[in-house]
Amino acid sequence: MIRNNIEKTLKEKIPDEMFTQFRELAFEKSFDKKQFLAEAGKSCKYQYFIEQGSCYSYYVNEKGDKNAVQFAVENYWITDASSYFSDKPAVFNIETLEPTKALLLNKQNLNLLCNTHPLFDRFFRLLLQNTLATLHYRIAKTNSEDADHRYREFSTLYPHFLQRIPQYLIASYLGIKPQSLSRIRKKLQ
Amino acid sequence: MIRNNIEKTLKEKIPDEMFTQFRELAFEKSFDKKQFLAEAGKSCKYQYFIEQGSCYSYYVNEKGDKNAVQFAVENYWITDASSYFSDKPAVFNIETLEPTKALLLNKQNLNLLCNTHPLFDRFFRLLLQNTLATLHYRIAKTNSEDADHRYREFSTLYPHFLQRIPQYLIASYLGIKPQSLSRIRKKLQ
DNA sequence: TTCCTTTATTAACATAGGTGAACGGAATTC
DNA sequence: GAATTCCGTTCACCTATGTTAATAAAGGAA
Repeated sequence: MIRNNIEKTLKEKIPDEMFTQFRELAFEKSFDKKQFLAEAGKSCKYQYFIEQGSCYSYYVNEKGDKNAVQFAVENYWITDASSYFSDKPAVFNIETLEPTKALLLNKQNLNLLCNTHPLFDRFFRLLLQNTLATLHYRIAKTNSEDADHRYREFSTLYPHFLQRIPQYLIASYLGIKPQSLSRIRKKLQ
Repeated sequence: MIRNNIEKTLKEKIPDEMFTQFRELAFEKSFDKKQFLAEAGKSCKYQYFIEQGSCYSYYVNEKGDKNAVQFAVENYWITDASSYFSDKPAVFNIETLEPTKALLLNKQNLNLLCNTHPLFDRFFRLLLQNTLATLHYRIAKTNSEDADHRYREFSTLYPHFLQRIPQYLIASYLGIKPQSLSRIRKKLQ
């Protein structure tokens, strides 16, 4: 699965030994439901590739509201970027929604991979670039479209999330309250 | 100025010849007010470092509303990431707000720099990572705080923008209408 | 099973922010 | 420098979304 993810992002096949090296440096770990992969205030040491299960990152503001920032199911990467890359305390929590199996890549091993294989370097750069493009677009949409529009776009872009992610989290991802999402969904059918 | 920007991001001094190489590969260009550095639908060939003046990137939705995504004044980098990095048509326009002087770096020269100097590689990776962290945080805030709070945070984080960027653009950056920003500003004094 | 907690829905009411219009002052254009 | 367009402000009114509360269904724990 991870091999497929790398090759799809790179748009080319990778040699077997390159893949073997990856598997030696990325550890597999299992988590129960509601376990934390990262906690705000603490250091987030890993970049996670989800093999099974699902999780989400969220921000808790001063008022104590949880705000979903990203969802990750099978074949998604997730981390707290500012903590992982810059060794600052994490801004977000990352919490599993189900029992989850993930590959953990720490920064030292990331560097090892990037230094041995230009293709790894390119892969992780692409990951960053793709995420960046997605976020820019999401900001623009969040600021310019109403909740109804945003929900419909979300449903088209991520139909697989609709099945697995609780609605109150989708609502917070969209920047609205669960009651408002209910209202919108009712109007749509 | 650009040298300072690179060293500040890297948190270390760079050798003279490295800087010389950069200046040979990044072209300086001047723009009038209201000129486009990138246009939605077209390819965005450059990453721009603003030496003088200011510009902003914005998204135009189906209704024709302009939505400011990023501002850039002196010492800021700006580009349409998905177009520049992945050779897709640009999603955003980038337009000058004043007569502007910028350094233009195309992708070929970016690669040249990164391949000759690991420090350049690191610098541009850091740029990406920092932008990513900022955007994640901005999404979380946009979704969880009201306009008043967002405006006050914007004023604290970017006081220099308040002087130079027209209010109707700041409003659209914050996801509200100019009238609402006026209302908020009035309430604040 | 039974109990308890979490999630989704609905409704009545409250409010932040949108809309359209009008006005004055800058800034641009000719 | 007169004419015109653009920008910021204000106002009255409107609408989308928030709030509070009640209910029911679903899911976990014992």
